[in-house]
Amino acid sequence: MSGKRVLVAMSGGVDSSVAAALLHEQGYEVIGATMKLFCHGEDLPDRPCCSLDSVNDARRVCQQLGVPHYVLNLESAFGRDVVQDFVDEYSRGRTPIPCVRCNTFTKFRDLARKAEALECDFIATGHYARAIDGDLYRGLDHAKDQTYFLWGVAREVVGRLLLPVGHQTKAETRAMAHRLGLEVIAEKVESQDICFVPDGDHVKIIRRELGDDAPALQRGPFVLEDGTAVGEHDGFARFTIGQRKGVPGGFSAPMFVVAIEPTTRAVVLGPRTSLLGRGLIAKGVSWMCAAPKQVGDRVEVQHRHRAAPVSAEIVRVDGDEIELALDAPLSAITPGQSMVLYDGERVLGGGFIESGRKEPRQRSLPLFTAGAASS
RNA sequence: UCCCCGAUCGUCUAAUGGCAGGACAGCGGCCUUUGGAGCCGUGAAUCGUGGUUCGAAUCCACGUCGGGGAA
Repeated sequence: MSGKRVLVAMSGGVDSSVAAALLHEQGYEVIGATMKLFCHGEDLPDRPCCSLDSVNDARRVCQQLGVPHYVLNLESAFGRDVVQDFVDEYSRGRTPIPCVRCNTFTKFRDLARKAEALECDFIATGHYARAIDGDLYRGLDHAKDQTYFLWGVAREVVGRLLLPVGHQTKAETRAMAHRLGLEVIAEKVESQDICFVPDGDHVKIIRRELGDDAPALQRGPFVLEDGTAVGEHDGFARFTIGQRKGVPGGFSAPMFVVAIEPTTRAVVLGPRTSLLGRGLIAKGVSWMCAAPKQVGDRVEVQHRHRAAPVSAEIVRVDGDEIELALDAPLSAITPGQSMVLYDGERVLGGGFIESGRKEPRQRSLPLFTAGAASS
């Protein structure tokens, strides 16, 4: 019996419910908290409002465990930190990653403050990741690993983080839900899509926030890399780098979005090979490891969810901006998305991709080059 | 007004008298706590009307539409 108090973020889903139940079973003093982050209002006539179902599911689990349950209203902060950024990024021709901002700001900053107010020793969630001795590691079940979305969590918070389900597989979590008597939520479907976009139509949110006449939603040209116009699109906010869906047909090979130019509203198309890059520049870099990495250090970088990491060398660090030279080319290095740095299983840190480069920049100019000597 | 060239899935195209095929887009599924990608599956066309022929996208006539040319 540890007697330590822990605030568990409970979404009403399987993972966080099992996390709460496990901690309760292990003797922690569990307090459940469900965050109210947004309100769909009349957008979702078939549901009450504001994911009440989730709140009720979480409350039911807490009742079953015999622990207190709070509902925290974080709508305004979430709207500012996540939703507003989401539409701003799209309007700049970039592709936002709201789940990272939600974790960084809402779940592990705002919620962490609530935990302090409630005099909790720990904060817990149902993420598939492992917090060990102040460092964050990939979830044991690599297929469900969620560290890609967690790089922005402050190291100070990682130190008092409990992630019970990160040490097991999803199948084990479901089995455990049954064993713990959480039948209601044991077989709930996986959450997917952006939580605050009800029907997967993110354009609807942009329209609601920016209006119908937002440039990102206006018609614009599809152009090839040489500038040839090949059609029109209904708004560059509908596209992201590497996207194939929605680009015009009629080419001998699949064509992908290789660039978005907000000033001309052009969506640039090119073949698969045009997506490859050997350099990556990121901003807003945050280090999770004890000692930030330096120029010349080697890391592994993951540039999108479920992509295999590639090894790279840090070639430049300017404040919170970093540049990497990649050992192997990455496809579709997309401004706005996350790049996460790893040392094997351990998360070193991450940042928001600013741009990619075709060729890597060298750390320093070599004193002699073979090319100069031979010509 | 005349002459020439052309017209095939949504798009680009293949089949020159013998089962209209492919690519891309679309749609469905799998995958996925962002957006995408990927994988599997699937619907979709011979400009019209006649004629020749055992058989027409293909040859012929007329028409329609598009491009070019002509006092």
